[in-house]
Amino acid sequence: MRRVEPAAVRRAQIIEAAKRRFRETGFHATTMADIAASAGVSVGLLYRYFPSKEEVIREIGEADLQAQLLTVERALEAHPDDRAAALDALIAALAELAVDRDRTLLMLEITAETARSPSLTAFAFDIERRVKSLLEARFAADLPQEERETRIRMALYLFTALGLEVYRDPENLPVAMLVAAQAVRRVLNPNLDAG
Amino acid sequence: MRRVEPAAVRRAQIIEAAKRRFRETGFHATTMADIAASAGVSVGLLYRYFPSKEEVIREIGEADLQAQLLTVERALEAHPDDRAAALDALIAALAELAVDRDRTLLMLEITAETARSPSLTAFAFDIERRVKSLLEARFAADLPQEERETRIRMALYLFTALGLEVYRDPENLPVAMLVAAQAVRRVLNPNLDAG
Amino acid sequence: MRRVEPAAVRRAQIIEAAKRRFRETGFHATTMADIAASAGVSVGLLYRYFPSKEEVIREIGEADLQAQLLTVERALEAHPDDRAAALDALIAALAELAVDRDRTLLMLEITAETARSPSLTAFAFDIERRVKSLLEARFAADLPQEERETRIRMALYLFTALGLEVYRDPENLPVAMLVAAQAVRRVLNPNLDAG
Amino acid sequence: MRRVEPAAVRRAQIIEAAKRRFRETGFHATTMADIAASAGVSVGLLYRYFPSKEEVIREIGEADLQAQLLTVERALEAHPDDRAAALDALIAALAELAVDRDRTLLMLEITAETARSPSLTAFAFDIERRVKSLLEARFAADLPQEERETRIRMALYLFTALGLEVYRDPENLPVAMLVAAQAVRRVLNPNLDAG
DNA sequence: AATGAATGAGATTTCATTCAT
DNA sequence: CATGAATGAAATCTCATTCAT
Repeated sequence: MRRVEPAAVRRAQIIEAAKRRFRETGFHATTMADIAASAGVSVGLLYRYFPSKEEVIREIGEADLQAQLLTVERALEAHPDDRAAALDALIAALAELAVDRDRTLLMLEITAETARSPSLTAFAFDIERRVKSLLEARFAADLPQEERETRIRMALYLFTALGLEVYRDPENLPVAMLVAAQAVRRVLNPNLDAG
Repeated sequence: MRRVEPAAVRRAQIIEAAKRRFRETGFHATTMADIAASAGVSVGLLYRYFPSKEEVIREIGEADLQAQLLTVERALEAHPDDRAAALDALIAALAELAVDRDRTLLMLEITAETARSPSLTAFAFDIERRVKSLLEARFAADLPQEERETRIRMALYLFTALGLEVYRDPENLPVAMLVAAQAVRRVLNPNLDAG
Repeated sequence: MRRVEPAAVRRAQIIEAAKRRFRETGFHATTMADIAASAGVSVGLLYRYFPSKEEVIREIGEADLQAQLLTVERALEAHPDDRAAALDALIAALAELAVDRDRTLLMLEITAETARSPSLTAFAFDIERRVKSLLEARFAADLPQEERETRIRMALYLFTALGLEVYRDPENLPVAMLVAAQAVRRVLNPNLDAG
Repeated sequence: MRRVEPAAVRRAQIIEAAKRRFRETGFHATTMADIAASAGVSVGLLYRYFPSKEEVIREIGEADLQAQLLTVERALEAHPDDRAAALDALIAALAELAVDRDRTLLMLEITAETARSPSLTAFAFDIERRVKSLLEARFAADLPQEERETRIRMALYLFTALGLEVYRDPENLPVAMLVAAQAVRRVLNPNLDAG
């Protein structure tokens, strides 16, 4: 007896399966048949939900970027009046994303793919811009314009680096996190830094 | 009448062609025929020099890692007695690697590929270990053991992050480099940092 | 609230939609989903009315052949006592069919398909036989048996040729029609032709 | 032991196999695997010679049109000084093409396909124009301009129709040919026609 | 050593048809 | 009667690799 899932559930089911396989095998070594089997559906059905493999990749990439934005928003909104607490929350949240090796692997594949997918590139730029705006408004409003961007940018890429580090050597997670947190705190906290 | 190139030259020709194509199309979208055409040799000849596509990828990855190690070694050796100058040289050298977008793109592909190639993974670990040893000996010898590794590690992945940052938005190169240099200097030079 | 159409109307709707799509995309490039969408019904419903795509094609083919027969019958019946007028009417009617490019395109697809569909082939033979009988009785009754068939056949295929000509180059329609009419008239009118 | 054929031989081998299968199964029902098997080569090799199935179809279509032109040219050149003999040769040659059922089936498929392949359409127009020029120069030079084109056109599509007729009912070949020849002769030979 | 024609397994994608609801 | 999600076989096309010459 075939169980009919609502469309949204099916989409999610497929996306989850695709992410699982992409992580294990990479974008290009993963076949649509793999994804279908992993999702427990037929190959044909995949194509009812996604017009092409390319599109599956793009959707996963976009969802990942959206998740980043959401993570930042939530961390900041949780402490509207306490800058220090907001900073702690932000660091914790971004670190959590960064230390997720599966996510990092996916991010690497996506970044590489981005080079060849203009629409994904555009989307990534947009998300990045919005994340930076949020952070600038909260942590760098009192700095000179030029300095603002520099600090925010640096903070963000510290997390990228953290992700790469943990991805390459998961055993170093504790140390790496400590270092990253320390560095970010210094960058976003004007009191501690005169440099 | 074609001049018969020595084997080493041929290998280099092929590797260069492969890198070119990998950058432009990515590992998986690049065919052996592409590489052969790009290198100006026949497909058959390609297989005389490399037993498989996999092997071409691995060799490129290893060469890149070797180059990193060499870069660090040279920077340090150039200033055996002047720590500050050595640090400047190191930063300049690693930054130069990092801001090479072609290299970064290749690195992304390689990192993603690494997940599936145990031998490349092992090689990468080895190189990284040696780079860290060099840096620890030179810049962290006087720090407490525990802090040593942390600082070195942090310095290194700041360069990785710089690469990603510049890759994603080349226009930011000047700002990104400044930020990175500042951060690295602070991390590796305990005198400048009281935090 | 959708009005439930009588079955015959539904069938007609579907057939019309199918013809439209077949013309635009050809038999094989047209999908059952296309037809369903074009007819404003669901795929499932399509299969209530036609057991297979094959069957849709056959029905359209047969309807076209039937229409030809009907066209000839009507033209002849309209002028039961006036041979010249009947000839004029026949020419006008067949020419009208022939210059309908949509119909010709469909006819080409059908003819090609016929080669693979025995039942359609049989039907086509039957219709053709009946059309020829009608024409022979009316226009060639006074000729020797052998001559009869020859002339009728020739008249008919002049119209086929007319259809192809107009299909291939619609701009030539006026000239082509003139030539065809002249030729047919000569063939079917013994007074004008001494052979 | 693999036998290496010169490229041209291979192409021809593939084209012949494709024509064979297209005739038997039609364009769309014929698969690339069918063609490959029929040509005794692998599917992969097919794609070394033709970039797509579409292209195989187009090449066959163009070759057929070229053959038509060549046929006409040869018939006319064989009798440069004898108009009546040239006409006889022309009729014989075109009739021979027309009564080749395989060719007609192919022509049907091609004509239907033409509707969707602009480059083939253009080619067909060009060939047709050249054929008409040849015939006008030879058989209609002394006719009033307006009548020229009409008569030539009519002669040509009589052969097309002959092809269809014979295709549909091969048994009629003798009668059909007689009728066609008679009609064409009358059309192209003003002396025999006072109408 | 060098070529590139040839292979064939496998990838993406399509679509007629079915059937639970 | 009606829907359209689901199937899965099959089609087109690609490409790493081999090997006769």
